[in-house]
Amino acid sequence: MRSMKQRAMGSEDKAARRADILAAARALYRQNSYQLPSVAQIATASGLAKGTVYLYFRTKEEIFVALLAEDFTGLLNEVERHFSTPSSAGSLDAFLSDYMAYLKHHPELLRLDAMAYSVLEQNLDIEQMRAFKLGLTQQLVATGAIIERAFALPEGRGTSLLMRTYALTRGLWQTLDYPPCMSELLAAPEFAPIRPPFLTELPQALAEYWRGALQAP
Amino acid sequence: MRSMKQRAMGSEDKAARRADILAAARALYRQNSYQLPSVAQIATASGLAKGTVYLYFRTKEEIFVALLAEDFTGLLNEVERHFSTPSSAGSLDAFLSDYMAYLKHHPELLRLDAMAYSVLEQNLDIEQMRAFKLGLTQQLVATGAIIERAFALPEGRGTSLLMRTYALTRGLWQTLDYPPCMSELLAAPEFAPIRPPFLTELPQALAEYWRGALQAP
Amino acid sequence: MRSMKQRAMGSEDKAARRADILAAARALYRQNSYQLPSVAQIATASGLAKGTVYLYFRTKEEIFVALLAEDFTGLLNEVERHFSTPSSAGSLDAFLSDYMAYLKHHPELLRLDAMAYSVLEQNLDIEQMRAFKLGLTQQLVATGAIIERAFALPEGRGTSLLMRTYALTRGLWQTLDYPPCMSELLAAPEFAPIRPPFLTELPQALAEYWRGALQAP
Amino acid sequence: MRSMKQRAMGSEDKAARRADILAAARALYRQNSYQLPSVAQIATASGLAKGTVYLYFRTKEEIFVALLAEDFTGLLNEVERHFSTPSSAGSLDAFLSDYMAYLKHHPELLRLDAMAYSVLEQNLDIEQMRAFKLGLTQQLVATGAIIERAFALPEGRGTSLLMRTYALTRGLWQTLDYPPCMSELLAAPEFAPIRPPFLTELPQALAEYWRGALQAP
DNA sequence: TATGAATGAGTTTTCATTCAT
DNA sequence: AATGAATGAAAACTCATTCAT
Repeated sequence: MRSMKQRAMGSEDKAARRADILAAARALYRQNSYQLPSVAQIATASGLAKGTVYLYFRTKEEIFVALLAEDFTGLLNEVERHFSTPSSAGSLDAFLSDYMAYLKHHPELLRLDAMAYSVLEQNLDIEQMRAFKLGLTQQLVATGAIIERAFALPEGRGTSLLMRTYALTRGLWQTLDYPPCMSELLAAPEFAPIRPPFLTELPQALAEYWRGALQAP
Repeated sequence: MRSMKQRAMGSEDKAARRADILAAARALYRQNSYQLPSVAQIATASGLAKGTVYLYFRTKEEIFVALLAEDFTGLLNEVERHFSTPSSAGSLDAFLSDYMAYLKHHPELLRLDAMAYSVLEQNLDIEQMRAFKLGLTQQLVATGAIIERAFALPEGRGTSLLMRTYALTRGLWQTLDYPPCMSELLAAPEFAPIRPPFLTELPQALAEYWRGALQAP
Repeated sequence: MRSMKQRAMGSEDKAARRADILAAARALYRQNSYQLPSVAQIATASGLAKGTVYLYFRTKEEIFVALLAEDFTGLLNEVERHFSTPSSAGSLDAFLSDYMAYLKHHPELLRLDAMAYSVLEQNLDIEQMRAFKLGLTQQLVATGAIIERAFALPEGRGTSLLMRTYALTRGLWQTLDYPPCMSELLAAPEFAPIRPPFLTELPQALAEYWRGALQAP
Repeated sequence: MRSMKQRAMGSEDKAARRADILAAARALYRQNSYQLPSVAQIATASGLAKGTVYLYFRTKEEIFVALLAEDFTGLLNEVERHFSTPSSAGSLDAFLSDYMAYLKHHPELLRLDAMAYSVLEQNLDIEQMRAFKLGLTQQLVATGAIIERAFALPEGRGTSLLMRTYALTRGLWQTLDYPPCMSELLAAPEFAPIRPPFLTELPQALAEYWRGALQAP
């Protein structure tokens, strides 16, 4: 019997352990974003046994959905923070700059997100799914409301802008991100049109979208 | 040794057989878009033996990438056809209408596309990948050129518009499409903000994007 | 989920379970020595699930190499025991008698050995291979040293004699062993020259070899 | 329809085509002696279609057994030639030298032979097997007779010497031959005892054997 | 005779999850 | 709570062989 990790009795301990698992999963996923790490790997990296992981998450997918939720929350917080600061609120450029910075510092967000639709959501319990979607929706609405205030938009419009902004983000990412093994291949000149760097392309596309969206119809 | 299907000797016969396999794969995928059907299923549905499928496609993934390519080609052809008709060329609404119609009639395109990034491309031979991407790029550029002509845009701008249009399409789809089992769940009023139907939402979003994009910067 | 076999928690239990698997594999192989049994068969015969077998052996080949190692070790122990007994040490006939007895009671040794070169070693991890070869070499050298003492031979000569003895053994086996289905066929008189029974032929051949080897060059 | 190779109508043509197939198989096997080439490879290398190969050989194994038979015949011819030359007949060293030279120039003989027991003979039709064994036996007896004359041995003794000689050869080969990937591994000093080069080791072992065998019992 | 399209058997291994300890 | 041993489903792909043309 190997050293059993100290039991987490209090709810704080338990939250900490849960956070350990998430952190381990995140680190592992960052190393190789093209496949979800196995539960065994996550357990080892957390210094826990496989079974213990299942005391904190009902399924493997739940772990990664939690990660995704963290990142979404972070992104929406960023947006909220931006538009709550009166000075910067009105400037789209400043917003895009903040937005891009967040994405750049959370490289796994968009990869995980791409897996969410086709991998994560498949193996997710309906109740887990509901909880995830509900949290997301609520924050989306809240952040949307702040945008509405900043741009004097009708109710619901802010949420809609947010969703479309994120849709463009995720869509462009999936178009422009390639696994390392493709890099050299796509360096050939005939691929130039599908090669603009995501970090340059996205702000331009978003700027265009917002310009159109903020005009009177 | 069951009844052997008539041999495809000529190159036309072979093309037909290849098409049969693709059709079977498409039908199967349409039935359950949340997982790629197995090769055994595809073979059975085509009335062929498993091994025969591998005479026409080197890997299972190649089948689905071929399907995706078909649909992309169809979509771009649609766009091309639209903008090549002088009468309708200038109308964005008419374009969006055609575009949406195509998507509506090819429900598996966007699902497959969502799997492409996270599933298909992982298991795809680099050479198969290259062929797929190259074909796509070329058609993208060609169709882009037609858009450039229709709107009197500078070179490269048409391709860029197309890519961004498709990015928004794919991104919104992934945001708004739910598996059937989620439907009742999301019927609850608290989910209203993330529930607008894709077919309504997308044209609005695209109209906004194009309005912004076609303005002088 | 069928009845789960009692868990092997202690290291003794685990060793016992490992031994169970080996025993099952050996029994199965004895039944049909012309093909390695499948892991599924081994698992069933051990009363375990397939996955459990892989907790004890990393690959199927590792199982059979372990079997081979057991038998080699047994054979070399036999030799060692023989030559460590002062009374019998000098008698070649007595040695051959012991040696033959061991082979007779381990009928799968030479069959497995014949597969080792062409089947097992191909699919074996290089590290597993190294471990196997190293153990073998060490025992070979140790046993060789005992032979050197018994016959007053220079260093290294004992190991060499052993290897050549075994080479002749394996070579003759492969020449003289036939699958049962060949028996009647080879009963025809024209096959008499290649039909001497292995158990008669080998001691004669070994006696000749050792006679020549133990003479001054 | 690609250029169909000229039909082989006469029996000479057919023999030539058969020889082509064998040559192709041999060349392919020499390239990678650790696995039998596929029939498709052999067909391509012979400039024939897969089906055509089956007009000349009933099974894939038959091809390689034919190759083995060729090499055995060659080896026995070599022995025969040696002992039929009065001048060199009595010298064991000269014989060993010729014998080793043949092996050195037919590197696939011993590899194929090692596969014969565990791979080839399994999938061989009993009749094919009989033919192979019969031819071998007859030549073995014939060559044995020549040895008997050269050394004034009783009938049957020559064949026995030959079989034992070959047994030692094959056994040592399997002990001392390693796939290239093992080379560096076995370069470590602890493996020295199992590393003597086959071409040095075999003549010594054979010399010892023959010395013992030719003495009065 | 020659072709090559069609067949289909056959098996290892991974890994999420459970549950006895 | 923690552990880690046990479970078993799931599926792609190869390739020897056949036989219609």
